[in-house]
Amino acid sequence: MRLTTKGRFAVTAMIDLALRQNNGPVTLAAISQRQQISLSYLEQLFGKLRRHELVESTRGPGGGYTLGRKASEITVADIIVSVDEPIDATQCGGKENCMGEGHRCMTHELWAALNTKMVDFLDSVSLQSLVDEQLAKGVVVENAPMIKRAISSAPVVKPIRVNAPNSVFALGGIAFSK
Amino acid sequence: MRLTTKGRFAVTAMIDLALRQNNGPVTLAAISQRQQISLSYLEQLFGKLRRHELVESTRGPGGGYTLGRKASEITVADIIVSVDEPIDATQCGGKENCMGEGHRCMTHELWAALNTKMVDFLDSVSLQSLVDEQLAKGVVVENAPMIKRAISSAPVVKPIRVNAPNSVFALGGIAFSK
DNA sequence: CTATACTCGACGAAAACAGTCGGGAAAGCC
DNA sequence: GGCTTTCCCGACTGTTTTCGTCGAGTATAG
Repeated sequence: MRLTTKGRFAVTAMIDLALRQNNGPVTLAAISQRQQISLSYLEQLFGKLRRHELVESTRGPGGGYTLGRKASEITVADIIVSVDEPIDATQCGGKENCMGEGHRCMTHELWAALNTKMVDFLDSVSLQSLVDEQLAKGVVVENAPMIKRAISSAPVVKPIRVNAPNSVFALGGIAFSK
Repeated sequence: MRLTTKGRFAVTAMIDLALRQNNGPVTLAAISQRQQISLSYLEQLFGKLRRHELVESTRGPGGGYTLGRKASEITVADIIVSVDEPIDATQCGGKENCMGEGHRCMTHELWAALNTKMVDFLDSVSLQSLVDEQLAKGVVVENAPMIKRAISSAPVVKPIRVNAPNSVFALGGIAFSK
């Protein structure tokens, strides 16, 4: 289990998707614009997510991606292992007795244990919980067709434009300073 | 917060150190042999750990490293951020309003939140707890008190081939099958 | 038929990672 | 003082990963 910006992108994109998929399939182009991730890179990531059945795709006009199962049944760990692939955490690569005498290296047991803890933790965080967190923070999803406004007594929706139509940022050229 | 083999090496080395430091300072050479991590690489890592005051160094014969504070007061997060350095997790690089309208990008808040969870978790795991775990698993710390030269009866020193051209798993280095 | 959107593979620059090397510098011991 | 041990540090190198581009292709709706 490795944790890099790659996994971050994937988690971010998945949240964006989860936030909006009840409007129907969400296109990568839309996610790309909202989250400032290059389209091609998203394609790579979603290819892996799809092969791990975390998302489903619909082709053609009006198509896009939807979650492969309920957001509450997708964990952060699912997403990260999908895009970061295999990773044999233990350095001795193979199995047992990586140091001569029948006792395997301490590192083996050790990192396996820590790794397990990490995975357990990330596995305890569901996509749904992250979505809820975002909603609680006031992120507004534009043009939700159905209800969702159960809490109309809540403070009036701040007109945050999540996606300014023709906003200024250059689409092609955005390179992150690192 | 990034999680790679680099951090793993650091954590592993710190546990080795914590396990044995009551015999006096522990040399990198010893850690290198026990944990199969290259000496030069350890030097790099411990340079960082020292600058973050997680360890203290003693030069000269009989010298080595000791913990900068009690193992129970060092967390895995401490170690990892020490060696993995800066990492601005948010892709917008700078501060606020990375998207025009005064509201910062969702990614910013989002990953910051997830990141916080991660750090909180890793911060809840103390070096001491990992040490205890190792001891509980029966890891034997050979008590070689002072004498260093007189260990002619010591287990055979394996000829570590740092650079084995053909082997899949180089011993001195770390080779991942991927 | 055409526009939309996913699918796939190859390619490539830049960074990070993993490790090496060689020269120093402090500290203890003879 | 000289010698050894050990940390200290910067520069260097090769591989992998990250991030992204490009182009061709397939399925689908209208």
